[in-house]
Amino acid sequence: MKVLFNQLLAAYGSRHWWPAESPFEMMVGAILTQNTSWTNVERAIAALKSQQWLDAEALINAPLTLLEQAVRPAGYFRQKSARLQIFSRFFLDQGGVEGMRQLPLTTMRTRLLAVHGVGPETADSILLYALEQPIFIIDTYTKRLMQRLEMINPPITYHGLQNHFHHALSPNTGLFQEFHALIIEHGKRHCAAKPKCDGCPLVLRCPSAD
DNA sequence: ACCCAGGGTCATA
DNA sequence: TATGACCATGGG
Repeated sequence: MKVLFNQLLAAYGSRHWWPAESPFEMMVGAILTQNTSWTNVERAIAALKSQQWLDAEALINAPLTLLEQAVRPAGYFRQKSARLQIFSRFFLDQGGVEGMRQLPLTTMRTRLLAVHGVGPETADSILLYALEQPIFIIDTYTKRLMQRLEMINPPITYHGLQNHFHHALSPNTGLFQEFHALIIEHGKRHCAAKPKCDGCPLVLRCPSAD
């Protein structure tokens, strides 16, 4: 596992993900990027920013139809607009970033999962990047890479694969942030739904690769 | 004209 | 518990 990280780091360098001006903006991005490419999310973030809506109270008070227009480029705009407002209410109820940082990781994770529209990956993205808690994010790129490397054998659950990382690595927030970002970068280039193994920089090989 | 993108919820059996 | 339908825009 550590070998994989070192190879990715050597290939792509530090990613310094996640780009945002505030933890709340990261949380908004985590919801907007659900099953959606980041370039589309950037347009929506820019639209929200131009309306001064990257703020929990402002998001709650934003007229729904106008909010939907801003979210539109990120896709699923009706769902995501509602989810942003629901999450913003939760965010304020928890006492914002400071309040959310007080509680133990597992407690906060349970509360996040109870929010409508927040599933395991979104919750863990919020915990790892916005709240800087040491929890590993499992996304489709992570599952795909591990399967293609045959480091796991499906079927594997979200928590199963997450435990795999948690047991193999020390709980280091910076490491987890960097590792996940590297998996995404590698995934977009070489480990998409259709494998693009030409020029893959990994010394670790996918057994099924040419 | 397809397939895909850093998911999550809900109905059904 | 385990699939499938649905949500929706933008790029290849």
